[in-house]
Amino acid sequence: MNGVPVVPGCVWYPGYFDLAAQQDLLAALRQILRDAPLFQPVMPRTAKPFSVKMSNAGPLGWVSDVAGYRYQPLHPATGKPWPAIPDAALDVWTTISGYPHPPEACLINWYAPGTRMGLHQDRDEQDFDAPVVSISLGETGLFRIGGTSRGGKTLSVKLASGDALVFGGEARLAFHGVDRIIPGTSGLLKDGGRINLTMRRVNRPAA
DNA sequence: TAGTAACA
DNA sequence: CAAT
Repeated sequence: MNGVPVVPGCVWYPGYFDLAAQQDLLAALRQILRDAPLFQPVMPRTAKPFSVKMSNAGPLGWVSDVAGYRYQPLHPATGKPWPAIPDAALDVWTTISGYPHPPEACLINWYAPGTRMGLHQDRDEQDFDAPVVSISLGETGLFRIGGTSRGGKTLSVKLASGDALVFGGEARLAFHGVDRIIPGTSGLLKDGGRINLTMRRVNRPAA
């Protein structure tokens, strides 16, 4: 794969999926979202809503509500297990994660036009040896990644539809977020916006 | 601190 | 930053 280094531990794969593959993955996601509808996460304690809406696929899903951040096996509204992670996404994990066990969680983030995601760390997992793998669909997202503490320097990458990105190793706990969705950058989603998939290992593998 | 406001 |  033609990976582009972003910061140590973070590699960007522009154009990982061609248009036909993006459409196929999108079709699979639409089916998933019928079974596991988007929900609106809220911040712990303050109950301030995220602008991004979420769902999940895989054995575990990430949720946030007044009680806190956590992974759980059931959809918070339907009470049903999350649907399976699409094969095309699992293939990305196998290809670029360098990790010999499958992901347990695939968070589906829906960025409507104008929404964003503040800088944060992914630290709700038991296993920080596995990287985080991201897939972008739809309009370009201005992704920003920095170091392991809040004040540091950051770098921005424009993640376009079909791009994949991995961050692990010394970037596994890097602060990252999405500053803006750039309008008019993709026709994949009829009304614009962006879908991001992030796959993670949650628990340490048994053996 | 996965949120916003407000300030240069 | 305020509030858990």
